[in-house]
Amino acid sequence: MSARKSFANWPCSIARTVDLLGDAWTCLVLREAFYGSCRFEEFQQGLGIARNTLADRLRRLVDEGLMEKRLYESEPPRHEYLLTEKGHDFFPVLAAITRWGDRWLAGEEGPPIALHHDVCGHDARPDVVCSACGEPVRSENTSARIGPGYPDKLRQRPDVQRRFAHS
Amino acid sequence: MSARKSFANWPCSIARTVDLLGDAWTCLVLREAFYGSCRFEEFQQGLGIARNTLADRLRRLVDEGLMEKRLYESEPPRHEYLLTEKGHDFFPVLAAITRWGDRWLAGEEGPPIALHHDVCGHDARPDVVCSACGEPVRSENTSARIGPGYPDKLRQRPDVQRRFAHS
DNA sequence: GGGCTAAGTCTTGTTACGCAACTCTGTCTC
DNA sequence: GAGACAGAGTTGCGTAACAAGACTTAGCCC
Repeated sequence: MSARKSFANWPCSIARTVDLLGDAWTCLVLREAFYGSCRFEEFQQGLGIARNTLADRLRRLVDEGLMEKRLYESEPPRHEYLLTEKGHDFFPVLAAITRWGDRWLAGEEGPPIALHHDVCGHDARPDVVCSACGEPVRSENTSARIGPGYPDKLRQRPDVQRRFAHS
Repeated sequence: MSARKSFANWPCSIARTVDLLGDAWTCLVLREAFYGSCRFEEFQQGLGIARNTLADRLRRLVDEGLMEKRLYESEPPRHEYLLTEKGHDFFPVLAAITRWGDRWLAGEEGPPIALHHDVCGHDARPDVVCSACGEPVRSENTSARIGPGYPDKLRQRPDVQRRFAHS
C-alpha cells in the first residue's frame, strides 16, 4: 500500500491545499495557465510533461474547480482549459513562491523571471502582509490559534490544548 | 523509470522551489516546525507520518538549508531540528496557502486555524501585495517578463520570444 | 487515401509511499 | 547488572502512483 495518505479532511488549510496541489506538476501546470497556456499541446510542450501525467493533472484541476474545460470549436472538436475564479485566486501563492525562490535559489544573475505589476509599473517583489495592518506576516510575529472551523472533538484533546496553549 | 524529473535547473523560481518542496509532506513538516515542533518524535506524532518518510524529508530540508540539525544534549544524545533563516522565510508561502485554503476549502464553520498577527493584535488574512506600491498582486494585473537571470541561449528561441512578447 | 494536428489513452517499467518490525545507544529502575 | 524504556532512526516488503514513449481516435486538408 502506498496510496498517498489523504489530508483533505485535516483541520488545516495547508494540509487541505497541499492535498490538492501537493505535487510538483500541478503547480507548474497552474503556472503555465497563468502564463497564458490553455490548450493541451501548449501545456505539454511548455513543460515537457508526460502526456498521461498532464491529462491526469488537468483532470484533477478541473475536478477540483480550479480550471474548466471548454469546447471552443466543435468541427473538429478542440478544447481549452481556463482558470476559474478559484484558480485565479491561487496566483498569490505562486507569487509568494516566486519571491522565495528568487531570494534563495537564484544565482548571481538574479531572478530568471520578473513579475511586472501593471498597476504601478514596477517589477514587483510580492510581499505577504497582514490584511488588517498591512505589516509583513512573518513567522516570528504570527501565531497559530484554533479557529472557528476546528472540530470540537479534537479541541478537547490534551495534545491539541498543549500545542495551542498560547491561544 | 519514474524518478521525478528534476526542475532544479529550470529558469523559473516556481519550478526550482517546487523541485525542493513539491511534495505534500515537506510542506507539512515545515508547518509543524512553524507550530513549534523540533524533535523527531514531535513531528512524527503531530503528523502521523511514516518514520522513514519523515527521516527522508528532514534530511532533505537539512540538505537544502531550510533546517539545521542540532545536538542539544549529548548524554544521551538528543537532536532537534530548527528552522534556518531560509526556512523561516518560507513562512509567507505557507501563509498564502492558508489564505487560499481558508477561502476555498473551509466549510461553513470557517477556517480551522486562525493566524494571529501579534504586531497588530488582529487575526490576519495574509494578502500578497506588490512591494513597490502595496496593492494586491493578482493574476489580472501582473505579467511575467524575462528577468536578468534568464539564460541567454533560451532568450533567443522563438517560442520563448512569443511567450514573453508583451515584455 | 495519405498526411497532419489535437487530445488524449495504453503499456511497461521504476520509484516512492506507508506500515510494521527491528536496531542502536544510552538512562532509569529494581 | 538485568530488564524496561525512550529517542531517533533504518530495514524489508507490498502496493500504488509516476514517467516515457508508442499507440489511438477523430476530423480536416489536399
